[in-house]
Amino acid sequence: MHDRIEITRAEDAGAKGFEKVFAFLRARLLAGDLKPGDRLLPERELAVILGVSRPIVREALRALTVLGLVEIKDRVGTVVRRPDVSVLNDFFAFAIAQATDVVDDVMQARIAIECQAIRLAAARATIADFERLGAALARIAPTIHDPEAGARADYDFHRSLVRASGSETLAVLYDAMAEVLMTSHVGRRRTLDAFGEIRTYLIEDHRRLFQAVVERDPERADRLLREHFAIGDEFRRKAAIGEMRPAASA
Amino acid sequence: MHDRIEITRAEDAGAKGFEKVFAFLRARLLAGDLKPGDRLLPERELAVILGVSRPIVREALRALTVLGLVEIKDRVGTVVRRPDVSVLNDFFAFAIAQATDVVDDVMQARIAIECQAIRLAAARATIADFERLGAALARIAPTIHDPEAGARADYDFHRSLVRASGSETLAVLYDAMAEVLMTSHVGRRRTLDAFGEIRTYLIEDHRRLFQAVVERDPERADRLLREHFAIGDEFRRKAAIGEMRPAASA
DNA sequence: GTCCGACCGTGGTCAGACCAATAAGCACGA
DNA sequence: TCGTGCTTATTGGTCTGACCACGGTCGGAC
Repeated sequence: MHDRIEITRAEDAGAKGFEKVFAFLRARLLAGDLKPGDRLLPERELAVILGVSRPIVREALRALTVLGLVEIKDRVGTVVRRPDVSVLNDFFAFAIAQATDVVDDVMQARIAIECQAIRLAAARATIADFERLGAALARIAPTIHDPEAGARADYDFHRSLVRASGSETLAVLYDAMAEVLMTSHVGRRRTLDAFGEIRTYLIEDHRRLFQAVVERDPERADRLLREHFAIGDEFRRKAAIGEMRPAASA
Repeated sequence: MHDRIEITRAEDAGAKGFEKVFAFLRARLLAGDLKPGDRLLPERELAVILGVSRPIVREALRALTVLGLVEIKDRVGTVVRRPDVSVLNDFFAFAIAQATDVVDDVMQARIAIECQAIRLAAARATIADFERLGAALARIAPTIHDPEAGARADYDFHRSLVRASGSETLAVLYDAMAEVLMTSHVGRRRTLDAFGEIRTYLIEDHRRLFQAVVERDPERADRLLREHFAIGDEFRRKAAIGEMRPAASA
């Protein structure tokens, strides 16, 4: 059952056309009195009320749609939704398409977020968080020779850390980079699988991180995580310059 | 003089209407062969080529516009632009409009980003960075009784830290929260101005941070910055529960 | 009371028209 | 030949009106 939201007065912002409609709807959404699930007036009504043609209303609604703020349902109407983090995924995808050598830089953001998250997790994690982390940890060893599944397992472990932080903002930012991070995880797992020396690193390091969180030691957790990243970087460096020997056949 | 980009073949994605056009343009942008400044074909041509009506093309272009990916110039055409970080500001503004008590959580992201940034700054800052930081530092004392200007000065100092990190990604994320952070800075400066005990904190703490960066000590810089945030939180807590005395009249 | 058909409402899209404004091209005059 | 003025073409901005698809609701008939 939808609540129909009465939009009764056009705001006079000196704008007209698309800008007027977009600003009007944006203001309503920002005012916070439209809640997810609320349905806006039909396009034809909005057009009359705002004194514009229907295609202009549609342009504005489309714009809000790609921002993840509303959803246009065919033959139903336009429904307010929670801000959709996948918008940010697109943003980063586009930014990266236009840049060079950004992946390493995104790693800085990853480090920033995860190190803060693990501090918070050590302070705030719930039993459910520990269970999630434990389950993710258990998936690391069996996937040691499968870069795709292994990347998934790695990502899940780290994402569980962020979740255990209890910080929605950190989670949003982390999820915004999900695709980039997954690509990075796959690449790293491929590199590590090609060289056999580092299985203990992967399994033991993740276990140590888990332990630090469980033992509620934010400083140690942060430090171990930074070391975890630094060791990963070192392996990558060695692989790049040929200091590592390929694994004997598995 | 614009480069006209020939879009010669519609991708068959099984979609139609808006989705078809949006996906097509999105793919072209993601392919990375459209550069900022490039001009897309006129709307009428795109409509013919893609076999849709012009309002549908417009909807798709509008969508790309609000994502900051292109700019529709009246009577000129649609021009590719660099991804615009202000999109993210809107995202956070909307997210906050729909949530309660998010500002404190955004602070976690701020801490994450700045602490990583100051580590990188201590390692990477250039002379120009030091000059920017120094100039921002010099603006803190004279604005001590002016919450608006003071907030600006505070923000500038911290933004300079992020810039000195040399990490574009950290800068993007930080700028995404610029409006939220400015609001937070204003509020903090107002609170601190109402209570006079903390002028030394503001001026001296920022100076210490600057010093740690100049002396290229990432660990100390990180620690001092965390303490800086913790002290700010403590002042806020005391103000909230009435433990601080209002300042004698200035 | 149940089922079926018709109608209404809503978004999705199309076609065609008009407007505004700038830039480019052409013609004419000095 | 060059400069100026006028006209035309181009492009986005918007409007109007029409049609389509389809789901939901209501009313009527059995």
